[in-house]
Amino acid sequence: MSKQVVPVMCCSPLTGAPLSAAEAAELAGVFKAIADPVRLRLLSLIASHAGGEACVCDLTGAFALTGPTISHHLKVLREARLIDGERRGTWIYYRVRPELLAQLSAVLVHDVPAAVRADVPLSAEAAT
Amino acid sequence: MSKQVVPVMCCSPLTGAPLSAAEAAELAGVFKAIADPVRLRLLSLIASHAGGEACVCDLTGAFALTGPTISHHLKVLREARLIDGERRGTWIYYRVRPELLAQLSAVLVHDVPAAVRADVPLSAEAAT
DNA sequence: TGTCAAGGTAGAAGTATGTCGAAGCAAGTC
DNA sequence: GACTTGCTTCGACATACTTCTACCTTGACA
Repeated sequence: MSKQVVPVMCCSPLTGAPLSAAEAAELAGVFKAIADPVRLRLLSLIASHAGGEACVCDLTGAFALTGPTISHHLKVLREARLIDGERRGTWIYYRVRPELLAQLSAVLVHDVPAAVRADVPLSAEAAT
Repeated sequence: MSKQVVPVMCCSPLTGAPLSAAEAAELAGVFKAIADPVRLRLLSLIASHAGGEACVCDLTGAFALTGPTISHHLKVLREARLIDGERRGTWIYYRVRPELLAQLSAVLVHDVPAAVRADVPLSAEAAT
C-alpha cells in the first residue's frame, strides 16, 4: 500500500451491522491517517487557528520536526481528505474538512444525530 | 512501544483548542488501535453480535487469519480499553465498551450532544 | 531573467506493526 | 491423571511507517 486512496466515506455505525472487509479497509485508512500524534496535533492546530485555516509556516514552528516531515504528514492528511490545501501567493493555507470528521464520528457511535452526520453535504465532494 | 497504555481518555474536541503533545499521544494510541481493518471488523462483529458479545470462536471464523493473529488483535483492542473479555467456562466472551467509542466520537466533532458523550460515566472505569 | 523563500518530492535508514508456527495455560471430559 | 479443545504468549520474519538529508518546484520581486 502506501497509497491511501479514500474515495467516499461509507459505512454504517460500528455498533450496527458487521463491517464488510472493504468498508473496514476504507475506514481503517482514514483512522490510520489520524492515528498519529503529529497529525492529530496538526489537525487541531489547523482547526483551532484563527479563521479555521493555517499556513504551513504556522505549523512547522509548533513541532520539533523538519519541514519535509511536516509536509509528509500534511500529505497523508490531504490524501485522507481530512484537510484541503490552497496556495495564496508565497504561502499555502490548509483548512480541515469537518464533513469527514463528522462521518468518522458517526461511525463510532450509533446515535449521533443526523444534523451532525450531515454537517456538510458529501455530494459537494470534488476532491482530486 | 508495543505497550499501548491508555489511562483515561482526555481531550477536548479536535476543532476546539490545539491538542497538547500528551493529549495527542494518548488519543493517537486509541485511534491506532482501531486503525486496522481486522480490528475494525472485530469491533463491529462483537458489537453487532446477538447480546452485544461474541466468543473468540465466532470471530476467528470470520477471517482468513490464524488464531494467534486474531488473539493479537483482540489484545490490542483490550489494551486500548475498547473491549472487555470474560471467560465463561470453555469460551471467552468479548464485548465492546461503548463509552470510549463515544468519547472518541466526541473528539472528532465539536458539537456532539452531551447525552452521547456521556453514554456511560467514565468514573466507572476500573480497567487494569 | 536571476535570486530568494516557502514547500514539496525522492530515497534511505531505523523502528514499529502484522502475521505466522510452536509452545504453553485453563477448563471440560473420560 | 490423561486427553481434548479453546485461546494466549513467544519468537521470528516481512512489510509498512516515520523521519531525515538532499534536491526540485513555484511564486514574488528587483
